[in-house]
Amino acid sequence: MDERDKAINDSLVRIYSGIMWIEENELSKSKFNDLTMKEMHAIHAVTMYDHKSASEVAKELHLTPGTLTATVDRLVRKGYVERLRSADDRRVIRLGLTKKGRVFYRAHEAFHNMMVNSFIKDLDATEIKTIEKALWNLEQFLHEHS
Amino acid sequence: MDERDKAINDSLVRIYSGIMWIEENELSKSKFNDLTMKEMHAIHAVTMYDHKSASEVAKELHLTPGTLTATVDRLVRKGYVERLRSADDRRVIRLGLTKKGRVFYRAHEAFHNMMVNSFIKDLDATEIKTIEKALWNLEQFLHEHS
DNA sequence: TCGAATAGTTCGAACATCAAAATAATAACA
DNA sequence: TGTTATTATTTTGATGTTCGAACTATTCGA
Repeated sequence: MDERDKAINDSLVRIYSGIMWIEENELSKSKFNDLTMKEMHAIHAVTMYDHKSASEVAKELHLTPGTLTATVDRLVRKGYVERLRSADDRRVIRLGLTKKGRVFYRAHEAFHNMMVNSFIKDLDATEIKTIEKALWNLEQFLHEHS
Repeated sequence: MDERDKAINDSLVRIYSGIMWIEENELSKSKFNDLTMKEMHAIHAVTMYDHKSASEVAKELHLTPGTLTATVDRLVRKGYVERLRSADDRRVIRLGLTKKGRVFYRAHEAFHNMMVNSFIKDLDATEIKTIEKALWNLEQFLHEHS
């Protein structure tokens, strides 16, 4: 790995941990400061209106069923998520966001918008294409290694 | 946020969680499967030969002193890290990697190399410049918001 | 209809985290 | 120099995070 590659790697590592930290920070300063990062990701996985089953959400988050139960318990207690018993298959629990959950979802979405805008500001169409190519490369790599 | 920005955002989110998952996966399949992601990050922060103090490492990881103590306890027990009492200021604990810790560090580094190579494969010098610009943008954003 | 499969919950153990109190060593200053 | 303040780390108690395995309820298949 030459100097340039090392610099890119270091930048990626800084960005990775920077994003984690800044999201945590924004969260703690907002009115949603009763949420942890993990809970935030869970709310994002539940999505706005899909009413996915508990299993589907667990799979998406790479969590075991038991862990998801515990997470949902907390999010229900805090008022962000609700459990909806499925009518056609009564084993299935479908998950949805409460009004409070949806307010948070949109706030979090807005933050992501800001971040993306910063990421690609000052870039012209050709440059954006390059970014897309690189991101696609990285997604391919992740896909191949899973 | 238009379609294109949304696609980039979604890609970033997928990459973010993809990296987390793939690193966890590689870890569990390797001979270092007694390590968690958090412990892995801690070992990375300790670095190869710097012998940073506990406070410095805690700050880098955004952890409270107490949490770092607990983490180091575990890493010492598992044989990756050692505590070195500082000679000039006996309050200070300096942290270092054991031989086992350094072997892991290099293995993890190699994985990152692979990832970066995938990221920038097929890109010419101009395109790499664009990537560097975008990464710099993102780092600026993170810097401004902290 | 009865056994197998599926969806989710419960339980016990280890890890992760923080805030606040405690301990130990050094620095500051009177 | 001796006392006080500051700094570095550890300890403690509480809550959250995670897994695997055992358990419950429901549906599917033969």
